[in-house]
Amino acid sequence: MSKQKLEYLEKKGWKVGSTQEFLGLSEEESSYIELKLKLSSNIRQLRTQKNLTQEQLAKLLKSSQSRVAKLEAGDPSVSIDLIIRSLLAMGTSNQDIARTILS
Amino acid sequence: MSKQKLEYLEKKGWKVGSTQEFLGLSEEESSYIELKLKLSSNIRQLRTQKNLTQEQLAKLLKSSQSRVAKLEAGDPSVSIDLIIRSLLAMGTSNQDIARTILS
DNA sequence: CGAATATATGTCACATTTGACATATCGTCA
DNA sequence: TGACGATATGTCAAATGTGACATATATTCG
Repeated sequence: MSKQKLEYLEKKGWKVGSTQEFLGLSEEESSYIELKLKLSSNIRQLRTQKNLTQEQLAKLLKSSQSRVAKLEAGDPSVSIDLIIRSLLAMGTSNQDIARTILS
Repeated sequence: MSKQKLEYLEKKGWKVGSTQEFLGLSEEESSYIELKLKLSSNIRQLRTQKNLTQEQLAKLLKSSQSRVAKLEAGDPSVSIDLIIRSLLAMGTSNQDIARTILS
């Protein structure tokens, strides 16, 4: 089972806890994915709250609509770095980020 | 003033608050650097707590001593991704990571 | 002091991430 | 239904991150 496949499954709503053993994920890997998904879904939440389209947000981030879509999906091709930079660009504080991770 | 220079200064103990205006940092940039430095110094803290050398930690992370040194220094060439993966590999939980960000 | 061990710094080939583009799919409204 | 705006997916060249190595500098201890 590839990492991409597994991140795909996660994205589709599988609970980490329930798939972890099945997929043979290490504690470390599942924590990493969990973190990424929490942060990326926070991006979508903020964007919709602000009534922005992905296109508009992309402009703000000096990126592209397609990358924003991947950002929000927690796509394997996006780094936590980019997710965090994007959150900060949207006015999120470090405290807010910590809260998201705790959520 | 380059980003590298500024991250260098930060590392050497400059307070973000005091240099921000001087260096012309945006809120976003300084938050990002602050986050990175908090997390990376946490790596050193954990490593020394466990009485590991950088060499030993490098082996655990399947990396090299020099990269561990850069990790701990918050070097501009290391990503938050790598820092977080390293923390997780050392047994840190997402909760612990959130706490570090809040600290 | 000098040897040994640990950490820092510089460099580079290779790997991964990125913005951009094309195109497909979805959702809504007439 | 079909047209339109929004979002998703696939691809790729360029940008950035990575492990590894060499080597410099600290630190510890006799």
